Amino acid sequence: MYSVSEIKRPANTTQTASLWNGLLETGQAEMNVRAGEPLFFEGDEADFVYEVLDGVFCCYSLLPDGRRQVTGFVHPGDIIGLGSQATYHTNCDAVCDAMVRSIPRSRLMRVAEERPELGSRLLNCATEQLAGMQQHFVLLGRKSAKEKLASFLLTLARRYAGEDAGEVTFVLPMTRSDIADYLGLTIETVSRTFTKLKTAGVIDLPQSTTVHVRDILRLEETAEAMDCGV
Amino acid sequence: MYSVSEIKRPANTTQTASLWNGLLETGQAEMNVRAGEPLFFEGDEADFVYEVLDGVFCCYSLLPDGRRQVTGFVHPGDIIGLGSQATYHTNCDAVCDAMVRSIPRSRLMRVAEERPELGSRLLNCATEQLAGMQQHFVLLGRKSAKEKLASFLLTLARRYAGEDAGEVTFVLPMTRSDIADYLGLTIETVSRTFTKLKTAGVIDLPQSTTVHVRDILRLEETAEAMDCGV
DNA sequence: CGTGAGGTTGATCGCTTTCAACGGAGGTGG
DNA sequence: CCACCTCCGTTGAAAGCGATCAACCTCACG
Repeated sequence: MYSVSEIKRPANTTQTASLWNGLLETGQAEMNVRAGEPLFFEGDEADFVYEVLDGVFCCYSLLPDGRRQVTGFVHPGDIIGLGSQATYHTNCDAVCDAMVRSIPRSRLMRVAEERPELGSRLLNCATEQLAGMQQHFVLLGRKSAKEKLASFLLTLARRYAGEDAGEVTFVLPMTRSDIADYLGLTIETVSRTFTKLKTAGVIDLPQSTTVHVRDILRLEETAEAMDCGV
Repeated sequence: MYSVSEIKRPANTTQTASLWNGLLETGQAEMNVRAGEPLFFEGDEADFVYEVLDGVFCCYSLLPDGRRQVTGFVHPGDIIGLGSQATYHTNCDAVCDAMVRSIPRSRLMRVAEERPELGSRLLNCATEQLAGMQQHFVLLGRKSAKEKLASFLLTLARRYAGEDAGEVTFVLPMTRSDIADYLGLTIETVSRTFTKLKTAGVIDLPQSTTVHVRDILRLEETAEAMDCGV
């Protein structure tokens, strides 16, 4: 029904230029992280900045009673751990087998002092993250469960398949629990909402981890004005 | 009961060093903004970066049906509009009479190219904002109404009075509506929750805009582990 | 074939929202 | 000076959405 070759996977994403491409010749190291394993913990010394080469990571905070909020998923080409603080301010796990390129923060900052171009790229990267987080505030604070999940799937669909495809099929690398904690819901509500979107004919779920968007326009309508400023 | 001189107001906050202190001799301009008036709108050309000198601003996004999410309050000493995008990604209003110092973005970026020190301060400013937003994700996604309001009041209490005061009194510059849209609640729930905190003896409300924290430890307990990483 | 983790579905509960009425503060004009 | 109006905040009653508790299913793995 859906040939494997059509199914988009985050791991397939081939990124173009690295953030520090051409500016750092040495000091980088590549590193594999297995599914479910941590890259770092909240409060750890923030000695490294990472660029995701393959796989997906999940950044989250915990409350003492165990409640968890996923603050973001980090995909190939994205940067993790950018920050001037001495320690990381979230935990970070790989949600599937992954690979990162690491660079010592001290070296990155030293080079940024010499090469203003790098500094400006870093600032750009940080403010892009800020802009993305604004939208997530709206989602968490003001959207219904259905709108939340539709918004989330829409973001993934666009990332994996570009804006304009009418139909897309992709694999969810993260679990229902990760999605729930990202959207501020429970796993039961996420599951029920998946079923509702399926029943409504907006998506198909050939497997629980495979999403087929049947009608991206209806998904956009359901997500309620993701990008509409006014 | 509470002498006026003890009541902290955000306007009183005297900030020390400006972000670009000593690095920009010209190009700055000061500007007054009246309560309720906009500083800029989402989508506007982001020609200026502002430093708040006095008063409080409120940044927010709107959904097309009118739902609003306040993404942050901006206090004296804070920076608004930092970003490399061509346009602002939120609306921004003054919640009370305010004053800002503006600087053309182009000039700021040009100087940053020459003075890496400024670039690093800008990056620092951006990543501090990122870190603060992480905590707000936890609040929006995982906290109850009581925990949300307690967390919010605690943040204000600390800002206005330092960490360790047992009792603090301060004026809320923003309306219940602003608070509700910041915490992802309705004004009714915010109002009811204020009453609950008052009934529980955690705070007093001599006036609706004046908060007296009677027991900051109990406020911290109610806020549930604001800063507890694990 | 047993086991355990992840996912789905059902029934019920409860917190927050919604709808509605009321009260107080500030501003305006007769 | 006071009646009137509007905005903001509070409170009550009822409804609804998502959470909670619980059972069951599916699939990978040993």
